[in-house]
Amino acid sequence: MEDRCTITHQHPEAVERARRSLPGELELLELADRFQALSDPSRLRMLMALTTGELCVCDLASVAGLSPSATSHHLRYLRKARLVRARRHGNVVYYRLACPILRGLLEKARECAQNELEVTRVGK
Amino acid sequence: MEDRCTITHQHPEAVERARRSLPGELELLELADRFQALSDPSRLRMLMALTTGELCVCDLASVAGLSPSATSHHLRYLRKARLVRARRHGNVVYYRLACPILRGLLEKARECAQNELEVTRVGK
DNA sequence: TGACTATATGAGCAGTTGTTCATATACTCC
DNA sequence: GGAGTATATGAACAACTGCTCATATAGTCA
Repeated sequence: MEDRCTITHQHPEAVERARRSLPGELELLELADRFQALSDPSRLRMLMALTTGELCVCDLASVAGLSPSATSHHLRYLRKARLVRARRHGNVVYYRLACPILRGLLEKARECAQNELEVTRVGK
Repeated sequence: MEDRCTITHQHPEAVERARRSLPGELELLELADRFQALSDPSRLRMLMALTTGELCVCDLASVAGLSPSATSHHLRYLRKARLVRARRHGNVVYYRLACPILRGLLEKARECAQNELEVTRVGK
């Protein structure tokens, strides 16, 4: 049994249109990385907490319900994905969202999810 | 060495404010699931392709550069995350975005990523 | 019906993720 | 300097991801 479509392009013009709409490889990987950073409940909690303003690692650990170590690992992840920035003040490191658009993005995602949750509650 | 902040609340009022801003557990998990679905380059390609309109599995496989089997697995994933819906017409199954807000979300994410890519390119 | 096509699904496997524990670093205060 | 605190990092491990291969399902057409 051939595991390949015999007709590679079922709808060639639609495929071509779709292909043109895709971003470049670099932007795509950047996007996937960012979404991956957003895909863990603990990291999501931390980011949403940061939409209310700057917080130190200790605060974030408390909000997310994690150990300082786990929190720090997550923060490194978020730093690498360039979603947060750090600022050291003496002993304490404060984190903030790297980009103001992020707040809007999270807001939009919540809107979308709430919408979907409601639709399924009503019954498709 | 204690792996716990001795002062659990470095900034109690900020922690309290942050905590109040968090969504409920259910919404949070729904959000994380959705972001996870968006966190794979292949799935991202598929979803962005779908912003241009309905496509069948064959088309999506072609756009994403995947085997039909892998494509189908990804689509199941996306269906479970309620990001796409399917419609069968004869032998062929057509997929579309489940929610129009999704298109805006993807647009916003691209905007955010492009912005960041540019900032880092300029230097800062 | 039977041959064929498009799609879906389960098992299995290599690679990745999120956590904990132990330890390192950076800073403050004495 | 040395003790103490906040944060960071590396190793290790169980759980999960995304792929392929084999097979199942659902439809078409003769």
